[in-house]
Amino acid sequence: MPKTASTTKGQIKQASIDLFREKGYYATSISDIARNCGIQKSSIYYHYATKQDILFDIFKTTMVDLEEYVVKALSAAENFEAKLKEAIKAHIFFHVDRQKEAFIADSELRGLTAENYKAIVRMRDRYDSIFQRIIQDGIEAGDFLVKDLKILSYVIITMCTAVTNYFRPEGRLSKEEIATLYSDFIITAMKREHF
Amino acid sequence: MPKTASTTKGQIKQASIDLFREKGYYATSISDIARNCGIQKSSIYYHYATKQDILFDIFKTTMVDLEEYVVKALSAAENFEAKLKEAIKAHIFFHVDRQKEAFIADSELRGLTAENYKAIVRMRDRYDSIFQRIIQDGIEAGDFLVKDLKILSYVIITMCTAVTNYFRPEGRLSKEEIATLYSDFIITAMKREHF
DNA sequence: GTCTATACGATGATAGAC
DNA sequence: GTCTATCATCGTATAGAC
Repeated sequence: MPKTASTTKGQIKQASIDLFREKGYYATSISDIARNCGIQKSSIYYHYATKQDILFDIFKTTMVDLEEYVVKALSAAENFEAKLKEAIKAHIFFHVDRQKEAFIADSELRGLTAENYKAIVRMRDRYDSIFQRIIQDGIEAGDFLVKDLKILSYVIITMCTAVTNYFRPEGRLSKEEIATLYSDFIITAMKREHF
Repeated sequence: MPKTASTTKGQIKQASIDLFREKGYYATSISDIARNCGIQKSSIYYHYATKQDILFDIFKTTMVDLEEYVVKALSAAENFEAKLKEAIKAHIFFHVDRQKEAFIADSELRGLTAENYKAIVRMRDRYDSIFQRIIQDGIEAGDFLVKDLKILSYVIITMCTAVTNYFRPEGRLSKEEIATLYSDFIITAMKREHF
C-alpha cells in the first residue's frame, strides 16, 4: 500500500509516482505534477529543489522499504529452500502492493544523475546479495544445483520484479497464487534431485 | 549484427539506436542525433518526418527480423522440447547480436504514439504466440507440466529478453553458454517428470 | 507555503537558399 | 539532399508579493 499522502509534499510525491509510472520520468513535467496536485508548479519547489530530487526520493524509500520487508520475511524461515521461498514471496508481494513505485524503481534508473545512480546501484547490489547469499548457502549445503550464481540470482530477481508489468488486483490470479507459481518454478529448476 | 549504415538514412537510424539505447528516446534530441551523424538537424527531416518515425522504424525492423529469425530456427526441430530449446536459443542469440535495438524494442514502448503502440503490441502478441503454441503443444502431448500458460510464456520471454541488460561480448560467458543455461533452467522447471 | 510573473535555454519542426 | 536561419512552444527553475 502506498504511504499516506496527507501533506503537500506527500501529495507531490504520490502524483509524481502516478505520472512517472504512466508516462515516464522524462516525459513528466513539473507542470504535470502540479496540475495533478491542484497547485502551481512553483509551489513544488518549496518542497523539492529539483525534479530529480523527487525521483531520487521515490527510489530511496522504495529500496529501503523493500529491503526491510524482505529481510523481515526471511527471519522466520528455517532452511535454504524455505528462505528462498519466503524471499521470492516477499519480493513479489512488495512489487504487487507497491506496484507503481516498484515499477519506477525498476525502469527509471536511467533518469537518475550520475551520483544518485551510484547510490541506488549500491542499494540494489546489497539487496541482490540477500538472494545470492541464500542461494550460495543452499549450494554449499547441497540443496541447490546451480550453474552460475550471478546469472541465476539476476534471473530470479528480474522475473519476480516483472510482475509490476502485468499484475492487476482484479485479475485472474491473486498475488499469493502468482508467488507460489514463481517459487515452485524457480525451486523446481534449482533443486539438486532433478539432475 | 546491425544492418549496414552506408546511406545517410541508415546512419541516422544507427545513431538513433546508439543514443536511444544510451539515454532513452525522450532524453535524445534531434540535435544529438544530427551531431552523432555529422550533419545538421534539419537534414534529418529530409529522411524522417518526425523523431517518432525513427523510433517506429527501429521497432518495426527489430520485431520483423526477430520473428523471422526465430521462426527459421524452429523449423528444423522435431519435438516440443527441441522446439522450445531452439526458440529460446534463437531469442537469446538475436537479443545478444542486436543488443541495442532489442533493448530499445523492450524498453521504449512508452515512447510510441498510441497508434504506433497498437501496431507494435500486435506484432509482440503474434511473436509471443509462437512460444505459447510450442508450450501448449508440449502440454497436450504430455511433455510439459505447466500451471499457467500465459504467465509461463511471459516469464520465459521476459527472462530471455533481459540478457540485453547485462550481456557483454567480452564477458565471462558466451552467448551459447547463456542460452544453454537459460534453456536448461526453463525446461527443467517445466518437464513433467519432475513433479 | 502558496501565489503570479518571468527568465532563459532547449526542443521539435519548417522555410527557403543552394 | 544538405545547408543556414528561424519559429513557436515548452522545459526547469527563480524572484518576489502576499
